[in-house]
Amino acid sequence: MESRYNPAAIEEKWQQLWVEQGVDLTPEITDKPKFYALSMFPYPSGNLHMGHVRNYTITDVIARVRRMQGHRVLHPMGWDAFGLPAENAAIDRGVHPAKWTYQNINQMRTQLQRLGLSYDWNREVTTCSPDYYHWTQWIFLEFLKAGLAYQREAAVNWDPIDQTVLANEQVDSEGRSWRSGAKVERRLLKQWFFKITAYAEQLLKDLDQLDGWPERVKLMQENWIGKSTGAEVVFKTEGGDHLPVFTTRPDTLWGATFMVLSPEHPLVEKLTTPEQAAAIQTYQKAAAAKSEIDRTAEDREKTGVWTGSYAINPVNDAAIPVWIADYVLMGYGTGAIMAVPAHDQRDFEFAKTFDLPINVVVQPADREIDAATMKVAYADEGVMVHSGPLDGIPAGKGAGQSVEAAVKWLEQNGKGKGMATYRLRDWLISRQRYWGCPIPVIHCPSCGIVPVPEDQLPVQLPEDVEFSGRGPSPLAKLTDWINVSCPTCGEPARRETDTMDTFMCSSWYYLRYPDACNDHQAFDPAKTNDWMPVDQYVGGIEHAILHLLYSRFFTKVLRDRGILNFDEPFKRLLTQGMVQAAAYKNPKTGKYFAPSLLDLADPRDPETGDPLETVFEKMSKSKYNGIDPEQVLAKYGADTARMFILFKAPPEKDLEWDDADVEGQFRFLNRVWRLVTEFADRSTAASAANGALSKAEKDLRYAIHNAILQITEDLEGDYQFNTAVSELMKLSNALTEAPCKKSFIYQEGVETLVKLLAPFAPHIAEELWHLLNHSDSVHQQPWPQADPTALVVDEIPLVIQIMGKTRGTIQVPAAADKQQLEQYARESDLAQKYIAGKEIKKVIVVPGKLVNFVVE
RNA sequence: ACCCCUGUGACGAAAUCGGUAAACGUAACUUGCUUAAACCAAGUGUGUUGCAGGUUCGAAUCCUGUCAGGGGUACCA
Repeated sequence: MESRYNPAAIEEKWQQLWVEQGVDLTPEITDKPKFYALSMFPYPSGNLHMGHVRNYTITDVIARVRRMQGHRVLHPMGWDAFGLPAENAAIDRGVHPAKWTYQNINQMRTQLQRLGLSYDWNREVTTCSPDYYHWTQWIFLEFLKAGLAYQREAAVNWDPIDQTVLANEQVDSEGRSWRSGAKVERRLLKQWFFKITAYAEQLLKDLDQLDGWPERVKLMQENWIGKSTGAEVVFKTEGGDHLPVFTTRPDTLWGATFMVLSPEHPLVEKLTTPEQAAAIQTYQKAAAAKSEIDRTAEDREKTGVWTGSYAINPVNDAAIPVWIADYVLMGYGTGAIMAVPAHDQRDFEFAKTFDLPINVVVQPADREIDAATMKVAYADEGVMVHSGPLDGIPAGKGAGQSVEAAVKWLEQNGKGKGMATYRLRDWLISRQRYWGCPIPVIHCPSCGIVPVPEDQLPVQLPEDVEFSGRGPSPLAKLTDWINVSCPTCGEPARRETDTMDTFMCSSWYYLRYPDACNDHQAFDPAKTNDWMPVDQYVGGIEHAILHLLYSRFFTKVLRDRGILNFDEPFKRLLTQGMVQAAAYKNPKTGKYFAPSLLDLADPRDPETGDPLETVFEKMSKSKYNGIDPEQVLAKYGADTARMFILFKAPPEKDLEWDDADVEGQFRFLNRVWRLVTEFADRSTAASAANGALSKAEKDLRYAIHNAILQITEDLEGDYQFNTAVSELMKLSNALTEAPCKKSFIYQEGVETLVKLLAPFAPHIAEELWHLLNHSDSVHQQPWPQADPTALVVDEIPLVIQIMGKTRGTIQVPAAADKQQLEQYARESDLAQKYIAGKEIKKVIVVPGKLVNFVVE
């Protein structure tokens, strides 16, 4: 018999056997409760990194436990395989994106298989494969039919490095592209959009359904959707045009002293007087050149130009000047605002810069505000003044306060209505790149936009293309491919050359797994409705808005198309923390150094000799702190890597890589190995039960069933894998120390340990299970059940407190009631020492826990 | 500026409902095994839970303030 733990020998063996036996395939039996466990699928960059390992290990443990607990489990994997890196590889190295991508997929699949992840590989999906993108195109056409896909010319984010447009979600708060990091520019282009704003309210409201999501992710989505409630008020220009504005403070309408339009507002041209035309046009040009981020950056001086015209305030018929300024955005509200400088800081600054009038309409209780002397806008509570019908009403958004009264007045007088606006913008989904899913649309000079008929899908990506440089998409140059006849009228027409945002492909992949091989449908709704929603989704926090918001949107649209019967795709979400490692940084220069160049006992900058700072940061090439999973697997095996990752930190927290702790887990698995093999080696079988258990047996049995209870609890709810592993260690320690190694209880303990270990370290558990003379798989064993009778104890320690300070414990019968507990406590030597001669004012008894004496 | 999260031994962490703070593991040290070291085994030490108040018989846990680190949003009308 193998006497040493040798992961290299057993891991590969079991991985092969499991594939042969099909133990990880999804069962089709329907009498078991379903459980859909899903990790966010990776982009096939070619190399697995530790973040992936952590993500997939977590999901794998969840899937394995559920299987043992009697669920039919769907646990699939696939590839988010369209995207720019493949195209850049083609440009830089001359490899076709498809070849590069599929090579990477093969490499990464092998790496994943080495981790012992229990995937049903029969359901693998690859978004760049025509079998898959066929249905991405079909979904696009569904959106088109629903009126939720449209083309529009708009000022959009242009990434100058990747040479493509980007959605708002893909630009960070500093105006940089999520992928290339380049500062985005603003360009006026005709682009495809998805009308996600039509679902803003539902996307916001249904966050309430997501009890199993981290609060902070829900909060981030809530902020991103950015609902503001207020009113739409319709102003009129002197020429009689309607000029609606959105405001959250309709109550301050009587204090509006001017209006500001976005430079792109359609009425600007009409409102501009000949004298102002030159100034307005200059300003419009300057604004167009700036990105939205630049325009809205804070602490910029207010700029603007008067159009020369006036508008009529509908509440008092006052004529107020109409300005344009770039701080008003065409994409939000109506692209026009009424300015109330006395009560809005931005308007106040604008009024001060251009010497415009300020009218106070809210007065605070404790002082009097004077328009001439005020230094900042007043936005707090007070009482309405100079506001006609609102005079005397308390200012505020609550019931019976001024905003409510103003909305009521507007509606009664036909001057406006209550309304909500959202910060969320429509999703820009077209990209000027080759390696993406073609948009299945044909542009016909006479019929306009014509969808490619469903029987002609998929529109295949042409393979024979040239990648010359980072110019425009190579598709735009393929005249043979572009020129087609219109499917409706047969006249010459042109294909759409833009491809879809890759987030489109990943917004529905989880719907495909339940029916991944379907070649005549995206999926059979019956199968998808059966498996969905995903019971547990696991992935990185970086998708808190992007992928998770888009997927929720897709789900709701397909539900409204009658294809799906649920509202939300992901019932529970776990966002795992980053994997960090020590990096060595010169605090003066900010430069990082590879550990191989340094003496780690005293790290110094090799150039300057400065002492270096050791910091834990996300693994990256530029910081020289990456740990290659391949090397860890080669040295310790997958089971150790898994155990380390699970034990080192709770799943949502960042995890600091530490080689010493990896060693620690390897040692633990070695201890388990010895413990089990030594037991299996003993030829004398464990003695059977005869009569009552000894004290040692009872104690051991308690330890076994307590471990079952604790680990089972840790795997429910918050997924505390770190404490679950520590419970495994405690059980292992208890078995090592147990004086009753010949008892059948000891055998129960050893077998339970192996079963409890199975989801965490699947290979060693399987090997040990077989060494214990079992011929079936440990992964098909039922999850151990804690026996309540084993957890009953005769005596418990009772804490004695005096004035809330713990003084010690006494042993008391577990069955004692409150009165008896107090009695035991009073009589104990421990308490006597402190309460002798003192008056006891109060006694607090917490059954099963403590007795506290409050004395004089 | 606003919102959110996190501060516990040398380090990672654990502590249902407020009830023995530090389980479990790293690292360090001692001893045994060994020719020696590693491995392995036995053992040892580390604490006013970031800080200041408050509530309570009792606070890591609840409340107020404050400091530090991280994240999100940001002229959104």
